Amino acid sequence: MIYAQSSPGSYRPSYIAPSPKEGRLSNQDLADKVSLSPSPCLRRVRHLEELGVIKRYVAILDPIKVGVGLLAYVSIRLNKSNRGSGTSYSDFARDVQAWPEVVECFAMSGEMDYLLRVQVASLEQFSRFAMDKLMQHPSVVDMRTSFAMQTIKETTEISF
Amino acid sequence: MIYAQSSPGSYRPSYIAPSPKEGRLSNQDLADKVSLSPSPCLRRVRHLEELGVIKRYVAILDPIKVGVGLLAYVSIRLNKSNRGSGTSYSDFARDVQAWPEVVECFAMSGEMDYLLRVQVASLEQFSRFAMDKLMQHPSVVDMRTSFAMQTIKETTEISF
DNA sequence: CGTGAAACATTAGCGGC
DNA sequence: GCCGCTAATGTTTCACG
Repeated sequence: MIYAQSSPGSYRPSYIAPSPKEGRLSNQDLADKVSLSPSPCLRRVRHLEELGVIKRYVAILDPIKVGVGLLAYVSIRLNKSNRGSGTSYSDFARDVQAWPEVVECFAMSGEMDYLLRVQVASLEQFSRFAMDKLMQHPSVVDMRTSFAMQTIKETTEISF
Repeated sequence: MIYAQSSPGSYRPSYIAPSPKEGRLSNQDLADKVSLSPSPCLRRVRHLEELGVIKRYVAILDPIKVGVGLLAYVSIRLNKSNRGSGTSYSDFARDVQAWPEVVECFAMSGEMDYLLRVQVASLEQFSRFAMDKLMQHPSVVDMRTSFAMQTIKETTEISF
């Protein structure tokens, strides 16, 4: 996590440190790290939460241990016939929210329209998802899947 | 976050709830949610941490507010000439760790070898990254980039 | 921003099912 | 084995200087 400075209008970090419990640091420990006493430290954190700089706090689970060891990226092209009405795009966007297999979905530049990150237990479960949900969807006209065979790097840190 | 059941060997959740502060719930509140007293509740959480089911706790920041509002996915193909020695793959994997712009990197099935998730401030910063780091790299022979134009869904939740 | 005090939470040890 | 109690210690969160 990033501990923001007080400099108004800037969220450049004054201190960066990755560690398993960073997101659950006590306000007291955080105050020590940034050399501040607990009360202004808490006020700053609350402020960042209110501004939406901090969106939420989460626990990161091991996908394998939790039973979703297969990661796929799926590129999708949508039906353009009714582009004027905009239905394809919004229909698909709405339906994606309801599919738990899809953890991320972006509208992308390039040949494909959407990129989906799909997290499932097995190839079998992936194929059920692809056949029953994706390919059944009226807006989907093309689909290309790649599977992650190895994780080289995976972080939530932002550090420049 | 997922609160695991006591059933040995299974991490199927007994309770799922997304909310900004889930990852910072006090042990007391968590205990209430799962109808347990604080001490066994804490013991279970510690156990999940030791097993590695919970890998870490993080704060999720707003990429725009924190100055990395441009998201790109880059597919990369590596030099196969020295595949026998395995150098390309491991060299690239090592170097990726040092680039802060790359937040995720997977070895993928399909036409491309690696997929990179790149998070930067601007097109200009992206092009510096691509020119100076990616294309300069001796292992990289081909590269295809797509930019995220809109975020449809983005979650860290696992829920089946 | 920091201090202090009340309310609240964490955590180890122990007895019981 | 796993639960819940208790009690000491530590933390959060105010109002106020």
